[in-house]
Amino acid sequence: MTVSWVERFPGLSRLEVAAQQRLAEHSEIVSIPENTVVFGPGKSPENMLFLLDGTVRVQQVSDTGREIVLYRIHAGESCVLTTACLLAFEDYAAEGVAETPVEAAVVPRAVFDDLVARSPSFRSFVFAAFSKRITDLFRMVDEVAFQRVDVRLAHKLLELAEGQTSISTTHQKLSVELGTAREVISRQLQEFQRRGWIEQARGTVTLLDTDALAKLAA
Amino acid sequence: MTVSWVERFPGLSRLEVAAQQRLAEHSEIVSIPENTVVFGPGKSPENMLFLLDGTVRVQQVSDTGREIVLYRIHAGESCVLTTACLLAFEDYAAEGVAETPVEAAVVPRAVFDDLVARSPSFRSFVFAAFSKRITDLFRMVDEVAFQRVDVRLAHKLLELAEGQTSISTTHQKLSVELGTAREVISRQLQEFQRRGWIEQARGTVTLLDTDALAKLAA
DNA sequence: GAATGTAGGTGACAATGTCACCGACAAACC
DNA sequence: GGTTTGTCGGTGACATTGTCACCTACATTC
Repeated sequence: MTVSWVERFPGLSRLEVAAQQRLAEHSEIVSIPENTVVFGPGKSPENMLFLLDGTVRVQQVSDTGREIVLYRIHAGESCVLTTACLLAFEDYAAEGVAETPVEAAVVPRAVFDDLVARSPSFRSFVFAAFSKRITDLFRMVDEVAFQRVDVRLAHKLLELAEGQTSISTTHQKLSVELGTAREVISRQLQEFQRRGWIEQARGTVTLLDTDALAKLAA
Repeated sequence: MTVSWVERFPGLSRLEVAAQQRLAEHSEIVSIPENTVVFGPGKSPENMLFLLDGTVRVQQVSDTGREIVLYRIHAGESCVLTTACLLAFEDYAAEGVAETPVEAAVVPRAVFDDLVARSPSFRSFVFAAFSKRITDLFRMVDEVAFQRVDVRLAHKLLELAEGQTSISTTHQKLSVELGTAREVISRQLQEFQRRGWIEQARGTVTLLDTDALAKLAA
């Protein structure tokens, strides 16, 4: 086995050589098909995942039946914290779903713990990941509590478009992104359309005036 | 110096003796007066705090001017994560305020890092703290996004009462607890009063029917 | 007693959430 | 072909929550 995925992994490439080898030797690459539930109620894995390709969406289902997307784990990031949390506090109602086909390196818990002990740079990788997640969640609370829906929707549309002009999604999915109701999204999109900022078709939204959307989002 | 605060600290009492000594030797006890800003924009400390007595309230000020209490750090817990986060991502608008007079042990960052490396039980203390915080924030997002204000207010009143029947607080402060507006709290409290569940006076709320409040909160 | 600041009340209105429907479209099936 | 079924999106009525502008009451200070 060559030094493998570890040296191509953004946060780990500057790791001590010994730690890199240990990771490479004690990990296994897995392929996960789209829409697989990676973790969730009743499915807390004993291992840590490092995403090599694809994205995992972490969302929460409220007991009222409504859902909200909390964040996404992208290639180059790790599920460590989420899995660690859900291991520690069993009863929790958040789940991770592979949003695309996913390639990931599986690292056993013991190896993970050992690396935290031995490698300062692995430690800072892990703590940085935790910190980023916590500040993201702070931001999330702020948005949900204080931001207007139209502003958040404009922001989300630009984010999902990723520079393209067309987005394949449904009103229902957008409502879960923002943790609101489908009807609210439908009305907001109608308003955006009325203003000539977007165009709609069944299952797609086309951005016509990204500047206007960006201005509203700011 | 005796083995000091460390063995009285819930999460650390089972620590290896060497680690306990190291903590005790390289820490310093400080007293912080009520209402001091412990950390916040423009005040990110280089050290980790372990709370021996008192509570620190962590809250966020939105750019809309509204505020929300994110969580509290109680005696026996540590500020590690929050400070770590705010160190890593400078620009953030959360702050920690001593809600009561606070006694805390100050541990330098380097000692902290060293202990994470050397002591397995210190590691699990730290990771458990991170995990609890993240699951709490998940819960927070859920509440803010999906729970009704009356339910959340009933819950908060019972929480703040701590078994007593009288709470010293203002409508303004309660609104910051829930991240809503003062007027909303005023109206809800009036409704609770109309139903005979509480009684109000300037600066205090008295719980008359905790069962009814608990039933609503559930 | 007057001035000041804080606590709380009120009504009108805007924004958002909820509910109960509806029709349009697309895939699957007969 | 026609029918059924499920998803997608639209709509109006209404409840809840947020915003704004203003008010009164109380306590402190001068």
